[in-house]
Amino acid sequence: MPADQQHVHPSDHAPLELERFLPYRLSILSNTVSQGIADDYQARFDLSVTEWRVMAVLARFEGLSAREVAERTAMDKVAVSRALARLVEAGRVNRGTHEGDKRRSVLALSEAGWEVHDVVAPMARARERELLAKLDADEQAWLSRILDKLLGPPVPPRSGEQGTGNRERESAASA
Amino acid sequence: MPADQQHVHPSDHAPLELERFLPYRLSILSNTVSQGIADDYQARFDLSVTEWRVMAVLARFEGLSAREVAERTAMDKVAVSRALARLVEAGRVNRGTHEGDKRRSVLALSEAGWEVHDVVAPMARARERELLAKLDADEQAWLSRILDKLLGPPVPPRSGEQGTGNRERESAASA
DNA sequence: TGCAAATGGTTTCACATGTAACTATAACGC
DNA sequence: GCGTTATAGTTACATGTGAAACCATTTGCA
Repeated sequence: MPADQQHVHPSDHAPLELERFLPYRLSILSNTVSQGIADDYQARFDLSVTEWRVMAVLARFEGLSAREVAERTAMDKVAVSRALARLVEAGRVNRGTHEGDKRRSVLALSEAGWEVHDVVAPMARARERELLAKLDADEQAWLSRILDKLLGPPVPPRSGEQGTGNRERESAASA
Repeated sequence: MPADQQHVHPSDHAPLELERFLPYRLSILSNTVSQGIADDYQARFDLSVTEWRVMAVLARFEGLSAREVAERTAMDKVAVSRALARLVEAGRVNRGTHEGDKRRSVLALSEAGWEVHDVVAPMARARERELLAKLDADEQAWLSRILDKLLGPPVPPRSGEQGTGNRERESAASA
């Protein structure tokens, strides 16, 4: 490799090929897909993505506290708090207080909440099927397996790393 | 007819299993990965993700206009405009005016910009390798292929199908 | 008990981001 | 040429979002 320093030329600098860069591609894909689904229900139900996620977990697990919702949605507790405020306001979630611990809330979908859920959930699943339809059976299986692995252990810990901004990560996002 | 049965049970409603829902998993993965990389350089260089993306494309293609940068980064033009404002301000990008079309800007990394690039690009690549290290060779190949397919045609246009999201559905709650 | 620390949840502040409005230049039609 | 429309880019506004500060309650423990 001729390594001259006439750095007006990219070739000297090994620039990143964004469109082949895995994190970038994941980002594009994720945004495209999520936005596509959100478009289905946002305008129609005045429902944000975070609100929908909260509803989805409450559909499966009734009586969770806000913190537990945050864990299961991998969202931070502030986001959950705000989503819940809107959902309760809209009458889609009932919020009670835990007996024996007045700090905790006890959350569940309301009648109206279930109605929204029962429309949105099939829409979301349909979108997922649409996406998966681009893949054959083999690819679908591999994708699932690959995501399991990638999402699995957060970070293989290495010692001797100098992490200036090493913040702690949310606990128990994907278990 | 929703007689007031006590369908408090999720089983009646086919709730979404978020943690197996493809769009959700993609979102988590993408956010985790991107944030991980961003943590590497944000604090250190006071550089946002959008700014880095702009720099990355300018590293490969000198003399682009802002609009072209927007196209190549899949970001909207406002985001690019703001990123460029900061980058120019920070002396990392030189902005000229296109001769023959005074509306267009002509963009390129500056000396300082290249220096940043030459530190960040390897960091980003290292992170990508780290991520890929969780997969064996087969999986890596499949992943690449799968992403190509998923990212490829926005919507496979099928005759008789209305592709873009405007899927209608009767508002009656399903049972 | 009593008091410090921890925990659930909300509020505040600063900032990022998207949409729409806006400016300036260029292209088009006549 | 002159007016209309399109395009490049920026600005303004409204909204979303995370970090940290903040209350209320509970837990730990001496």
